[in-house]
Amino acid sequence: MSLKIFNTRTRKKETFVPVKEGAVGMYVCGITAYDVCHVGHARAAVVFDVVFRHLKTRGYTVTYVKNFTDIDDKIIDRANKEGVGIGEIASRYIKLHDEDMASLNVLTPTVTPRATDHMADMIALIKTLEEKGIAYSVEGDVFFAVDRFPAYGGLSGRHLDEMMAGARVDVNDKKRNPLDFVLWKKSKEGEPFWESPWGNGRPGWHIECSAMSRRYLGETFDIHGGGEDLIFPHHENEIAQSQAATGKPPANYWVHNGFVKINAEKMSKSLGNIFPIREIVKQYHPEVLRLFMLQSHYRSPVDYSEASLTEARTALIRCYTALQQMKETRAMIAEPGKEKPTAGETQYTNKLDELKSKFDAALDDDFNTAQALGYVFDAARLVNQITMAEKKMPMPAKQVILATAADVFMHFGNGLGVFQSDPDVFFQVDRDVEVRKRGLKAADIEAQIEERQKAREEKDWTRADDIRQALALQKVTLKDSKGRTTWSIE
RNA sequence: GGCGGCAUAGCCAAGUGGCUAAGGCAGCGGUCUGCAAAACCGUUAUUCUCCGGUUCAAAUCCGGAUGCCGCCUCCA
Repeated sequence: MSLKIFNTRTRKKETFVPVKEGAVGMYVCGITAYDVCHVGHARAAVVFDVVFRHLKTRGYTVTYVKNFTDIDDKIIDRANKEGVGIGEIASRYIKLHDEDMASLNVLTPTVTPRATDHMADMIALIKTLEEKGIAYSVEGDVFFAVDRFPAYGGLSGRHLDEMMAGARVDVNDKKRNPLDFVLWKKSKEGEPFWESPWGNGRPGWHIECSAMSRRYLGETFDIHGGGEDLIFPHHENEIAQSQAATGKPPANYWVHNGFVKINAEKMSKSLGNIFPIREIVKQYHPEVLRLFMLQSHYRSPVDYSEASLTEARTALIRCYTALQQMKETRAMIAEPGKEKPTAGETQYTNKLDELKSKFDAALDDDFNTAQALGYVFDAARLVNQITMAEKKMPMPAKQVILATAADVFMHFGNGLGVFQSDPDVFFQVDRDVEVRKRGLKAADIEAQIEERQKAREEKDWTRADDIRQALALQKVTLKDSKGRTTWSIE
């Protein structure tokens, strides 16, 4: 089974063939560090995290580069507003970004370069373009001449003349063509600047990625990713810059993730519907957000809402319930596994192995996490059957099967970046979050449970049920098992 | 105006030419339980927005209609 990736450039699923056998170079556009990351950033991060994880699962040595834009108008604005330097703003939001990513089980990329550390690379690249007559400078600004690059528009499927008709382009007298874009921007009074052959200024946004990807991954690498909004102009311009300079396309596969909408509306500052990651994870266990996004294909839009997060939470609880059952059942079994599995056992282990293969095949097919999750839920059901329903199964046999199941779930979890928590810890965190969200007091709840327990021991079922009903009104659900009562929030 | 995408059950969502149209949530019936919860079993789309066409065969390909969405301006 070979890996297939949908390539934005060709708009087709293609069989993945890396430039260098066994290795993959991947570049993903990271954030501009001027504010906290929101749910949209979370999606892009999770999507490419899954790509990163799956490529590793498939045995590739992956060099994953995700940059930070730490010089930009928005950063300067913010720095001016707060009266601090741009370095302080960038460092602050990069730190918060890293925390948010860690909370979502997003693996740290191999290299996380900052634009301001690569000024020399950018200036050199612009110089090359200027020498080739593709870039031109006007009074300290340097522009890329789009009509000098015939392939311009190849990624986004646009033609220069058609774009002119749309005419929503930047008005700038210095440009020869309104679609020309800035490579180097002359600094205004009081703005941070770097020295260059064109005078003091700062790099344009697009050139950063061309310079950094080339620095770490070479002239042509395998995968370039980002949000779908970056297709035009950002990635189009990156291709133009890199290819005009080197004569080679910078990347072979262009991968773009779909957007997160909020209650069917576009997320935007004006609508006031921006959800920071750090706010969401106060309301839901971080893996809930992750599972929510993984349930849809990465190229489809997803609609963020309370209801969909709640659904994802219930689904995640389903998985963790199976994992907890598995853990407890295995802990009960002292005997070591039998050496020769019987036919009854191989029936289960074969099924588990099959689900594992199907899971990998789903991810091989353009990272189809939704389909892969289908197999995860099938496996969860199977685990529940083994731990609960198959009571007659001899313990050593269960031991063998559940060991296999544990391995399979470990594989699922590593591939998708979920199930990274111990089940007991997961339920504790989930309950803490819910209790806080609803303004409940754990101690009060536990006192009532204790009172109910006494009633139950006296077989005063009416009293016990009254207490349970009172708790149910507060969305507290009780679960009576041997010797103890546990509780959770509905 | 240009470019592109989407439309599958009550809701979310896979599936892109041929086995019974995944899975999750919600619902209903049952098993288990003092009763519950969870879990398990069964059940919920003769059909994939509509109309034509291609084909032995279409949710899947082609044409058209309708509706929704994104990009073209900073944006994951």
